[in-house]
Amino acid sequence: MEKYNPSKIEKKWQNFWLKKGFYQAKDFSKKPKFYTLIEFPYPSGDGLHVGHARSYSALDAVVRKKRMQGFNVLYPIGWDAFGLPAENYAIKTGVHPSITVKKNINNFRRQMRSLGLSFDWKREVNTTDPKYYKWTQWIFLKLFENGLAYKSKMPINWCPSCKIGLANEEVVGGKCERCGTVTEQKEKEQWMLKITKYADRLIDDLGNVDYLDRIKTQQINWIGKSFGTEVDFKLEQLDKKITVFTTRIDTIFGVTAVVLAPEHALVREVTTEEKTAEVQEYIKISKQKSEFERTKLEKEKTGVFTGSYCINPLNNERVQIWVGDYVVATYGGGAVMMVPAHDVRDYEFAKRYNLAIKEVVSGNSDIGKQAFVECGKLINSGEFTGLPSKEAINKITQLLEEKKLGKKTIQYKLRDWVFSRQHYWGEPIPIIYCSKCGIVPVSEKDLPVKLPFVKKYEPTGTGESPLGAISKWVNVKCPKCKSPAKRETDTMPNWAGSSWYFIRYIDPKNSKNLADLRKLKYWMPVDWYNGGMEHTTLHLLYSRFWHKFLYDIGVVPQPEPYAKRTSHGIVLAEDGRKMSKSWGNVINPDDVVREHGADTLRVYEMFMGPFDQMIAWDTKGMIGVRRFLERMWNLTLACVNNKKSDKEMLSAFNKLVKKVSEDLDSAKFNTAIASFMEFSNLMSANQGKVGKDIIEKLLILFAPFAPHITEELWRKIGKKTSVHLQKWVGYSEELIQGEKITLLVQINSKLRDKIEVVPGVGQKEIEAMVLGNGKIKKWLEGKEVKKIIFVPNKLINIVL
RNA sequence: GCCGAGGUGAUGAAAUUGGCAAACAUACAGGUUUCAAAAACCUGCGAGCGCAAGCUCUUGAGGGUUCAAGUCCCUCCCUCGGCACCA
Repeated sequence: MEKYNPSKIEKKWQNFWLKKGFYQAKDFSKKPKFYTLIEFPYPSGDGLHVGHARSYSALDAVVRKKRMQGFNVLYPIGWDAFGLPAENYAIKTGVHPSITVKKNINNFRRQMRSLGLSFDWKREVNTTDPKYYKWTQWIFLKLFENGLAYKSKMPINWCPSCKIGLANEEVVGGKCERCGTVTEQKEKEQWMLKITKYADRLIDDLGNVDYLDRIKTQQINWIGKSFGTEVDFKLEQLDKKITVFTTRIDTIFGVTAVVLAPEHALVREVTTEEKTAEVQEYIKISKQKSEFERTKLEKEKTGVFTGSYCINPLNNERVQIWVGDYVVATYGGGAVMMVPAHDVRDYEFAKRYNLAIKEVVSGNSDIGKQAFVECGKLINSGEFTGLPSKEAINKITQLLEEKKLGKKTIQYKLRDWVFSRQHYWGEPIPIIYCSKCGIVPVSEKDLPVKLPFVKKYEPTGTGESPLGAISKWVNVKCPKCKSPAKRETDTMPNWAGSSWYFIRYIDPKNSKNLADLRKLKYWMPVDWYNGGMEHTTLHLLYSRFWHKFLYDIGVVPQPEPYAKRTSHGIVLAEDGRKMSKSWGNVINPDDVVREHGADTLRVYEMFMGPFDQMIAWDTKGMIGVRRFLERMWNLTLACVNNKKSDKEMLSAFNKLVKKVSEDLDSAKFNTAIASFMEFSNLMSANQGKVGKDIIEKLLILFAPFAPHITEELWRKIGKKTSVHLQKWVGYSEELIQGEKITLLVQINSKLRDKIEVVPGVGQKEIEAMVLGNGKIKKWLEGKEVKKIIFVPNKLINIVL
């Protein structure tokens, strides 16, 4: 008998499938559509990671089954190819990023094909292709047109030694990733996108999609919506006020100070003359602290008294005004009312500076020792004394609103999206600065604004993007008045191209639109999107935001892009660490394919553990899968000449069909594979009892997981058309049940015996069988039967 | 600190959602085959007692609900992921 030899068969079938175009999705097909999306990779020089292979093959199994079930499947692939590694490589070697990227893409494509992934290669997209990023820029213009893109001074991470702005990912532990210098914050005018305008809808619409719960909660926490009250504290000396935000207005009688962030606009004005030097020194020091230090020093709350006072609007007490850098400048107006008795941070601050601690909510803790932060009954609170916190919050807010001293309000942790990067290898932001007309958008007909090809990619040293040095490209005429003007030299962040790529797959060649609306109506939304947990709060949120915006301007037909989102766990190296070249522990899928074949790699990656769980590679475990495939090969060829399968095997097989079908739909790939193994063990013990009927169906059932070996065997048993074009296998509940079931017999909930019965027997009959049974009798002797629990077709429990 | 996910054999893990704990796989041990090795195949494999039939114990710790708990409830410990002075 011929032996299983993956290297001999895999390439052959891959070429065959590609040539026949088996996996191309058809627009407007009458079949129901099923759009499955995996996160398109950044084509790094390291090639495909086994982690990519894991999620791609698992979803590949899902879509292969869907096709067999009669769905018109779209399973596309593309390249998220803008990014720093290519730019850094270009700085080092002078090789243009587009050349590096092209080379890497070719390698990725070869690797993916060698795994037999059933992507629709006709729909490939590449974010660095001007025909693609033309539309990324177009979306930016629309955002600008609709007031959702604006310029603002924002700090960037600055390496004083490299003289370059750094992305957050390039700052490791407060230091520049390349040279180790401590980074600084530098203010720079940057483009911002108003994602905060969509905060509510981004939360609310989570109710209409099927995402894993932890993905939903992570997004909700990230957006961080909280309900509270804004209160005005009038200044004692000036005719101005400080507005603070609080979620606990019920504690306002306990205010002993108001604390401003160092960046707060009123700091200068409220500082008295004799305090000016001290306050300015404090602000200077806190500015010098990098973001990193600020969070490291979390526990140390410092501040300085400004010398002036404001008035508590409820009890007209004089309240000291302080400056403290524990107050977040960008949240709630950058000012807080300090209630030491009922806030942990304020408590610490008050202790440090000997400020009064006034208890206004009674609770079970000792205010002398720590703050009481829960709700309770109000005390020492004038007319509100005695009210429970919740009620007091409403009443006090109402009063403030009547007196026009405050109002109910909502705050979010979510900030607007900093959209500028000072790098070369990204989409140019399509904006022109004219000294007369100001900010002028590039007109749509002039898109794309192409990246200029240059010889040098070094940063300019001024904090501007390398594009700033290319005067030929920078200097243009104003589209409005034709006078000399300059291009925006910042580029877009990596997240731009990936925020809408799933739309482009639907109509990748369209030169008039992002995508044709009719096609979008057919294909959207994505039915199943799988990706990494690390993208939950950035990519996933950004792309939902863009999609909602595109929906609002009528470009896409639905408000939510993804109907379902799951996530896969990272694949670690055998030593339990992350795979990394420097550790020397990287598993290269090419090596695995060469040695054991793509099917072994695919099946092993599905079998290794629960799909959503982080898991370490185990070469030994993979060899077990190789052995299993060989067993399947041998058993198929051994059994196919048997005429008929026996009933017991048919029942087991029907069970398998049910299990595999359900597990695929719920991403339980590991148990699906385990069931195949179990069945193969059963087959091997009952070789004479498995016939051609089962073998044929088994190959179809297994085809989504191991497409090559099943295709080869399918032909070997004499079939003329591909196994992947067969109809999915159904199962019958009746056959599953079989003729006999095992019923458990328990005495006092302890298993004492098992009996074989026909399905559906009643309690009386079982009781008769059991109570007379010799095995059981000895347990009953001298005891009284108190109760009998009977679960049909499952167990009988006799309680003594 | 807060939010989320977990804690089951030597190891990766199963457990129809309250009904046989440890499926499947790896590792290990013994055997068949072989001049030998590898491969393949067979047997065993949570712990304890026992010649055996069998019995008892066992899912991070402790308590509870139930005829029945890995699964539900309470208290606590530990690991991982996210957020982190957001008032």
